[in-house]
Formats: sequence, structure tokens, C-alpha cells
Amino acid sequence: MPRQARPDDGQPRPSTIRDVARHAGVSVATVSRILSGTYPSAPATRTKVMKAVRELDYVANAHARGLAGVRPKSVAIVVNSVVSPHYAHVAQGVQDQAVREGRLCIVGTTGGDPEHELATVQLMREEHAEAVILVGNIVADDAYRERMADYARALALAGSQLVLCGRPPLGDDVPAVVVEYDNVGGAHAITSHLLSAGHKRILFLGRYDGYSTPDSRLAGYRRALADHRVPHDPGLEVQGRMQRSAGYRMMIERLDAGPRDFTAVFAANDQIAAGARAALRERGLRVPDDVSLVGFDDLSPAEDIDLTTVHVPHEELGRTAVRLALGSEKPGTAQHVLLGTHIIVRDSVRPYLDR
Amino acid sequence: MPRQARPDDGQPRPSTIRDVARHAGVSVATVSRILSGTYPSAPATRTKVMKAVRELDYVANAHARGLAGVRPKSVAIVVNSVVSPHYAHVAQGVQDQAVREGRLCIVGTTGGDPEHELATVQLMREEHAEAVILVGNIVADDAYRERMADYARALALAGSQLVLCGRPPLGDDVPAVVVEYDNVGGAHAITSHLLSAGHKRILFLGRYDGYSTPDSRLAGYRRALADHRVPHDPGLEVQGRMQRSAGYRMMIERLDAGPRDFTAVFAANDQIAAGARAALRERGLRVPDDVSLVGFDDLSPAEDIDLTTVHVPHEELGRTAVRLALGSEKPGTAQHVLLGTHIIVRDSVRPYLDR
DNA sequence: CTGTTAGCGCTTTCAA
DNA sequence: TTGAAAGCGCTAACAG
Repeated sequence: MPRQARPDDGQPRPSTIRDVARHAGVSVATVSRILSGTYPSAPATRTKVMKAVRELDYVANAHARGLAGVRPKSVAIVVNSVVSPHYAHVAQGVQDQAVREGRLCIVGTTGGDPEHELATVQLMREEHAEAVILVGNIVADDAYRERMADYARALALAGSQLVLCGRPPLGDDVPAVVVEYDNVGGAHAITSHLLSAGHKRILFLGRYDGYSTPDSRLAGYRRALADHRVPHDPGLEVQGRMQRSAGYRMMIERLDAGPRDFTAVFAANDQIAAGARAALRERGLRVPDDVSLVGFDDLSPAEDIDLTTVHVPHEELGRTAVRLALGSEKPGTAQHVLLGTHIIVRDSVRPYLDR
Repeated sequence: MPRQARPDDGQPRPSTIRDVARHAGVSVATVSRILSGTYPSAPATRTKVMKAVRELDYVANAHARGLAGVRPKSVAIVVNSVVSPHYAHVAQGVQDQAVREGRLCIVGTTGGDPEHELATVQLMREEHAEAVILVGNIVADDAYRERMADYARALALAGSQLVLCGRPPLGDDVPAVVVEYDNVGGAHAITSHLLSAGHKRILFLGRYDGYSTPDSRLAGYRRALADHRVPHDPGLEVQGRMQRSAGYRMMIERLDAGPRDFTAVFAANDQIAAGARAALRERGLRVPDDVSLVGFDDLSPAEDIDLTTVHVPHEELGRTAVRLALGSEKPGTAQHVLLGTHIIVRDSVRPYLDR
């Protein structure tokens, strides 16, 4: 007996469009048309059908609908993790815009593992997401570029659109939308803020070579130094991940290694800043009286620790990504948007009077 | 001309199982069997098919597969918002466990609006999610109970499972899994902590009647007071939402309304605590020297402001929800789990010496 | 305005 | 071990 014969074994099952049609005494096509609301129909029929729908508690089967050629209404977002505030805010932006455009949102996490990322993108491809949004900084080596380009092409082939959010572009021949924000500009601005206050020895916390985000922030820092004709001391660039614990560790080690040779600190993000601040306090140094401190992101702890930082339009990033992806008439288009960043001045910087 | 005739208009399209079959010189059934790996097959055929798959860059169509009767491998999570740290952490837990069990994760947000929630659950039903996880506190009135019960039954009918995460149970006859954490116990413990330190006038910040989470925390507070034979003053319970800004506002208003009539503050969550702390500082009061302060959740700002608080197993909540939902052999089962909470002592409480 | 019907791409009998 | 064919639930020609 074929599986499909489905003997009436008493097991109730969700009702189908056929059940509704039978119940209302019309054809399935009529039900389909009335539900999609794209065709005119007799009010009486309409009423009958809606009544049947309600009585049978019918919901359409999204798989069947997707199969039958209707563009599946969903966008996918792939992030390293949802708990990181930056990703969470971007994800929120994606969500908002997706809902506004009547789309479902699928979220995948990779934990920062490229292999896992590949698998996740594959999965999204199976699901026929209208757009796949990759967010987060990564190692920008050649292998990566190659793979991304392949994703983009495969997605374009399937009528979908790859979006790189907060990642560097891949080149004009790759059909991907890129939505970035101005890391270099923000870092330049906040370093200048410190320099204008008289600081010349500024510790950079969170250098992480090969990763696009810290790399650009470091670049902005260096450029500001150069613009202000302040000598660049590589010894002031401390390596570390972009986490609170790393910030704490970097600062403790630096302070314990010898006499303090800096008057201000630029943390590559607010979490590092929070960790560094805890370390400073532990060693009896106050912010901003003894040491000035700035961060980057304008996220969660920033306000609580009165941190002067660079505001990043996280939600806007996500919203723009969706808008661009769905807006482009032809999927597989290359576009590039750069969102601005700006300083938020709180109370973590004091002028340094050089003598 | 029927849509399906699909003239070869030069538009490349994603390859189907049929393309693979043709390319490998076998039947679609063979390809299907080899890809699912559930049937024995000749090694030579296997190789041919895998080669074709690689060459054509074939990925299966999840819709078709879903339609053909394979349980769609996805769980859905519905939250108020992903940026709220609590939801983010629960979502992360759900993600983790979902991935571990080989499932895709669909995230929907409601913005706290019941109507929107209904629509979202409906959507998840269309998608045939294996489990629908609702997280977050809500108004627990009769209309809500009714609607939830309906969800649960509809989902069960479709072979799915409703999970209520951090929400009160609905009753034994409703086929839903409930995963809660001990709000009352945690609130009781931390209030006792304050009472043991000699505080008798404890301000409760964030009463919000009708919402399950603040309600239970308030209940724990009251019970601790009663257990310690400390008179209960309703005037110490301040109404407000569970947000930083509300915490700030509540505290400012209280301080400006007259002489301070409390020595300690129990904020219904860490965000309220952070806002209240900012307000206290603004009015020249230090934590913990002048006022003791505790929170609930053990999330983001808690560590940075040295807050003694109640730890909630956020991720574990999400993981348990998925495990239970997928583990129950028969969907539509009722289960109930209560996860424990415990105090994290930092540095926001000082003994109060009563005279 | 409504009914009939042919697929969408896949899995799973059944037969060989 | 493999192939042929039915059918999952839905939509969109096409023909009334």
C-alpha cells in the first residue's frame, strides 16, 4: 500500500486546501484564489470559503506553496553568535525590515567557524531564502574571497542575493551586495578627539591582524596619528581578541609589565574598554582622572561606564541589508553602501596638559 | 503555454535531482536513495552520482523534500526582541541545541504585541516547524490562556510541539512543554540576602502587574519579607517597565519626592538596576556606601557595575526547551521543568547597622 | 466568476 | 541493486 493512500486510521491531520474546498462546496482553485486575494470572486463564495477556513482551522502548507513556484518569502541571516550585542542589533534590524516587507527571517549561527559557515549557507540555499545576509568580520584571505564569490554566484543562480554586512567587498565581478559602516572614519575621529585633548601616547587595545574590523579601526588610529604628526609607536598596539576578558587581560599585563607609558587608551570595541577599565580600577587608576579611555560600537556597557565611544548604526546596517537585497530588481547584483559613524562624547576623557 | 513548460530561454536555473540523474546516467530514485544514504547501492553508481552532484553543484530543494513527507528539520523560536540580552541568550541556547540536533532555527519577533505573536505562530505553523518555542513574559489573562491552548492543540495536530519558555504553565490538559526558571526562589534568596545584611526598608523597583516575570519576582520579595517578619510596606513597591530608562526615571522621581525612606533597592532586573544606579549617582548617592542595590538576571551591565544579582540560566533554558520538544516521542505532550537560580555576590551591598 | 488539470522537485512504494 | 510511477499540497494556465 503506497504511503500516500493514507487509510483513515482515525489520526486527525491538519486540513488541506482540498478539505476546505470540499467543506465549502467549491473547487480547490477557487479556494486558492480567494485566499491569495488576487482574483475577483463572488462575495457569497468568499464568505463560504472563509467560513470553511475558520471551521477547519486551515493554514496553507508553506512547502507546497514554495514548490508551486511562489517565491518563498524569507530572508536568512548568518552571524557568529546572537549574544554578541553587535550581531544582536544587526539581527534586530534585519528582522524589523524583513517583517516590514512581509518576510520570514531565518537565523543561523556559525560560532565563527568557516566550515560551519559554509554548511549554514548551503542550508539556506536549500531553503531558497530570497537573500542570505552574512554579518561579521572575518579573515579576508584569498581562499575566503574565492569561497564567497562561489556562494554569491550559486545564490544568484537560484534567484537569491548574497549580502555582506560589515565585511569588505569582494570585487565588482562578484554579484553581492555590500553594506559596511565607516570603521576607519570612526577610529580616525575618536583618535583625533584624544589627540586634540593633548594625548600623544595612546594605547591601542585589540589589534587582531587579518580580521577586517579591528584592522580598519587600527588603520584609522594610525592615520589620525599621522595627520596630527604624532610619532607612531608600534609598541603601543596591543594584540587581543574583541572581548571583555581580553581587554582585562591586556590591560593588567601591560600595567604589570613596567611603568605606565601612555595617557589614553583606545579600545577596539566597548567590551574591551569595559575590561580594560576594570583592570585599571583594580590597579588603582581611575577613568578619566588618571587615564582617558575611549571605545567603539556604543553598545551595552558604554552608557553605564560613561564611555566616550564611536556610534555604529547597527540596526540600520541590518535594515539596509534587507532593503537593498529585496529592492534590487535583478538578484545577483553588485552594490556597495557605506554607512557613517560618529563620536558619542560621554565622560571618559580628560585633557592632558603636556609639559 | 503552461508555466511549467519552461522553454529553454537560456536562463540557467539551479539543478534538480533530475539533472543529476541524467548527468550520472541513472534514475532519480537512485539519486534520491544515494543522497539520503539509507539504502545499499553499488559503489560505482555511488561514485558516479556524487560526481554529478559536485559538478552540477546540486542542493536539494527543501520545499520539495518537505512536501514529500520528510519531517522538516526546523525549530522556531518566537521572542519579543533579539536585542534584549535575556532573549538573546535564550535564543543562543535554542540555536546551539537545534544545530546539535541537526535542525534549522527560525526566529520570529513580536515586539511584545499579542496580535503580532498570533500571526507569527501562524507563520511557523505554515512552515511546519517541529517545535515552536515561545519565550518571554506576558499578560496571563484568560483570553491569553485560551489562545495558547488553541495554539498548542493546533500545533499538536500538525505533529508539532508548543514550548513555553519562561512562561507559566497552562494546565495539564494543554499539550505544551513548559520550561521555567525559579523567579520566586531567586527573588526570595536575594531579598533574604539584603535582610540578613540588616536592611529592613527595601525599595522594589519594577512592579508590573499582570506580567508573569515581575509578578513572580515581587512575590518572592514579599515572601522573604514575611519569612523574616519584616513589615510589608506597599509604598515601597514602585511601578515601572523592565528597562534601564524606567529604572532611572523611577529612582529620580522617588528621590525627588521627599526624604529617602529606604536603605536598599531590589531592582526587578539588571537593566532597571543600572538605570537606578545612574540616578542615585546623579543625586549624589553612592552604591553600596549610601544605598545597597541588587538586581536580577546576571546579564550585561551587571558585572561592569559590580552588581550583586540573581543568576538565571538563560542559555540552559533555550537548550532544555529544544531538548524536551524534540525528545518527546509523541508531540503534543505536556511536561514541566523548573530550572534553578542562584545569587551572584559582587559588590553592591553593605550591611546596614540599625540603631 | 469558477472548475479542470498539469506540474513544482522530491521520496517511496512496487516491480524487475 | 535499480527503475517507473504515484502523489505530497499548492498555484496558475486554460477553458468554460
